Amino acid sequence: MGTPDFAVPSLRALLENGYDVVGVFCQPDRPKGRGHKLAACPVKELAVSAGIPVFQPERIKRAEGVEMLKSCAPDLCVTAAFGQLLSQEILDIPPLGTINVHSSLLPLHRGSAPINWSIIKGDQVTGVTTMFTDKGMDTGDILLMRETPIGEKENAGELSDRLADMGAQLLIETIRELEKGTLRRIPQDHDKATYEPKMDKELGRIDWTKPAREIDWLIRGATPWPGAFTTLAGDAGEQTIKVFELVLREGNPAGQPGEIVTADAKMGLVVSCGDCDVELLTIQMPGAKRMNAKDYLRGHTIDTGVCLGKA
RNA sequence: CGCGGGAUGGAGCAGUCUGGCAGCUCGUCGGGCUCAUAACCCGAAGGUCGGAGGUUCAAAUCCUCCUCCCGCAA
Repeated sequence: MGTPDFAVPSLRALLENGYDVVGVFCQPDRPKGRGHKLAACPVKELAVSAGIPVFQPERIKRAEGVEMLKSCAPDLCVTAAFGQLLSQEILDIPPLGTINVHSSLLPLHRGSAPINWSIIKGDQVTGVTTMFTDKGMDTGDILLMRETPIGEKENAGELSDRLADMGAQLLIETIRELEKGTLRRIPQDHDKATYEPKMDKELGRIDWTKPAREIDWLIRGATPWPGAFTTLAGDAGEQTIKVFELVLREGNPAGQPGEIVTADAKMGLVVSCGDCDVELLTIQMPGAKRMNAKDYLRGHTIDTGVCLGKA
């Protein structure tokens, strides 16, 4: 059971290691893209090409979904970013239980966006955890765990790709140990648990009064989705500027938080924030593609002195 | 039929409404100046204006169709 790109390596690993995948569950196709076309999720695409039956119940907890799962008669269920909570009725179906691949070091960062949040919170280290799923939100007993450092400039998309591969490996190791009977389950220390909500557009809004370091965390944690952004008031109204990459400038800020202190094709786009200035390296204006800020300034003018993020 | 923006030398753009010399800010190459350069001066190369068809004396510009890219929304 899984839906997005993160779950794909795990499914592929199960197939490549010879496990008999009797069925794949993922979210129903949703209208997506520029038209309003129905698009299959990445997991479904792989499952279809591998000739595995695909089930896409609107709510797996309902009778319809339960029947679908029973019809597969699985020995074991595996979940990875499925996107739906499982009921006890569902969990009782596979005799061996349900294993979840979670992209954080539990009990930290429970919830549906652990990768984003680990970066936004400024963690140095993260990882993947396999666990027995229970009824709660990422509260089940821990099985195996693997750590990895977060790169200085790594964003959520890049980290997700790495963790997806690590998670797939760890999943296979977990199942192997389950087969050998050497698997140990470790209850989570619930007092140390942290939970964050799923990512939302508004979470990407940059608060220029914060320290540059935290802004950098936010940008990397929100990239590529939902994207960190700020606003610029202009003649044509308010424009949304997405920010993908910045570098810190030494010294005290040259202006008010959010103030554009430099906007020049040679010197770059420099903005003040809470504790120093930062240069915005990669930005994206409405309707335009993502581009280097200096490139943008070759063909456009941005006034200095105005403040970003002021409506 | 969800809404919208775009494709013009290597990069980013203007020019399109109102058809009439291919332009701007850079970059690149060569030369000069300077203790020095994100500086300045001189010079040069580099474009089938996304593609096809049509209208016209004349199309980047007007008409028709196509391809590709992107923002919103999900």
